[in-house]
Amino acid sequence: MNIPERTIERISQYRRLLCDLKKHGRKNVYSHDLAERIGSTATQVRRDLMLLGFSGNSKTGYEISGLSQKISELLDNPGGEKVALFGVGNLGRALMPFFAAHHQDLRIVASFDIDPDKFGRVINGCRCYSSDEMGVIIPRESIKVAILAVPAGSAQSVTDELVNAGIRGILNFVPVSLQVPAGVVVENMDMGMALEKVAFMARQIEKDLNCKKRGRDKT
Amino acid sequence: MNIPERTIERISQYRRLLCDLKKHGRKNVYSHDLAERIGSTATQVRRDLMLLGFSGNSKTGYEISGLSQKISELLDNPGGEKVALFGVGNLGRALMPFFAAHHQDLRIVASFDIDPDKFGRVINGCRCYSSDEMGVIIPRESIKVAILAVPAGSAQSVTDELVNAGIRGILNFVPVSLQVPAGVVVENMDMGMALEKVAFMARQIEKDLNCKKRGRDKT
DNA sequence: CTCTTATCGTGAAATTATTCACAGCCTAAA
DNA sequence: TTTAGGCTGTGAATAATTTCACGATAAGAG
Repeated sequence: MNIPERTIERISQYRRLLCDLKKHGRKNVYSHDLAERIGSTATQVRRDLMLLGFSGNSKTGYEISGLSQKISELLDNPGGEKVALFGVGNLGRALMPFFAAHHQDLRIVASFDIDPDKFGRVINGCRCYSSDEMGVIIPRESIKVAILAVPAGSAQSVTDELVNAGIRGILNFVPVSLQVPAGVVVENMDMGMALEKVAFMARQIEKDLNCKKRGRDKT
Repeated sequence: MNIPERTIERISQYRRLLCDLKKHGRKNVYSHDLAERIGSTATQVRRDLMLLGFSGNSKTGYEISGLSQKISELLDNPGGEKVALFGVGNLGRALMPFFAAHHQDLRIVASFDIDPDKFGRVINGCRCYSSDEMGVIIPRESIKVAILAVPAGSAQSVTDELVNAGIRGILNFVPVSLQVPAGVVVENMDMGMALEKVAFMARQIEKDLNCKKRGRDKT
């Protein structure tokens, strides 16, 4: 049972949506309803849920709480997942309350920085350690997942230490392509790339519309 | 000449890499070199550059400054692209210096919030306005691209106003699926999804390795 | 009871993205 | 001059992903 990466992404989105719906008192949901809300198609939703191994029925669609639970069984670590944050700068400090608010399953339990002023301080409910201590603390707490938000210049060297310390998954906010050995996963949150892309695509669409319009005018 | 979205993303990454290489005094680069650095394949790089319409040669590979320029011609708006930031909270304030440092072509020229304490203040070199003013300022400055970093509850309503005001591309940091009319592009920076995914994949890989190991042991 | 309607589940087709395979080119060495 | 080696450009093959198309199911209307 191997679920493609794209499907994993959508499943995470489905769960968020399902939580919202649950809060609004909804008990059931149709594939086309989910699809519309995440900008996909009903077929796609049904196929994803098929891969997940969850069945609905033709009259009421999918049962929300059962589906949420099934998704949690797939995505969540039993007992929660500890996360370490590297780089307690502007971005790092902004991320802490964000994840605290939206994800109780993913807990940032330690942060690391090279600024001695921060050592020992508790920032956003999370103790900040010296980067030198990661080799001790990460194995001790058996932390497997890290968020990287350090300056570009030190991203690779921190990554190397981090992998040594036992980290297996990195959410990378630094606009640098990290080199990691096999067995370690990197997910890039490339904000610069995303902004360039969205600007490009907005221009592109505008251009296409103009072309079509002009095309119509001529005809 | 229609370039697929995936290729656009990689092209943006190539450019960043090329700038680094240029700073290090490199003049030329081979496809396999670029590929290694972004974790792709030489063939993929060559095909991307082919779509871009840039040629190298068999002895020296690709000429870095020429290629950078070609990429800029594709991705950049002549005269730069003005960007507006919505939501000057922790995240919003962290994003301003980030983009200022990494992207001179994409300039955040205005920010908006609903907190009256912030109106009129200049934060990170950027004036903060009341959200009520977006209908005036966005058309006046002909801003087409927006970064959305508001609380989840107001994301959709701000989006609606924003589209009304003439925004055509939105980089969305809010964990909510935005509904927009045709002709408007949304790019989701779904940090929660990304963290869930990286945690899942890290566990997955570990599991796979164990399976393989056990498989070997038995054989 | 039968018909209509709305939905799910899924094999198969279509589409999109990536990789293979190799011709062609250039340079340096023999 | 010839040969070998390393690289680019790209048609064709392959793989991944999405969409189509349709049978199955259930429930309400007539």
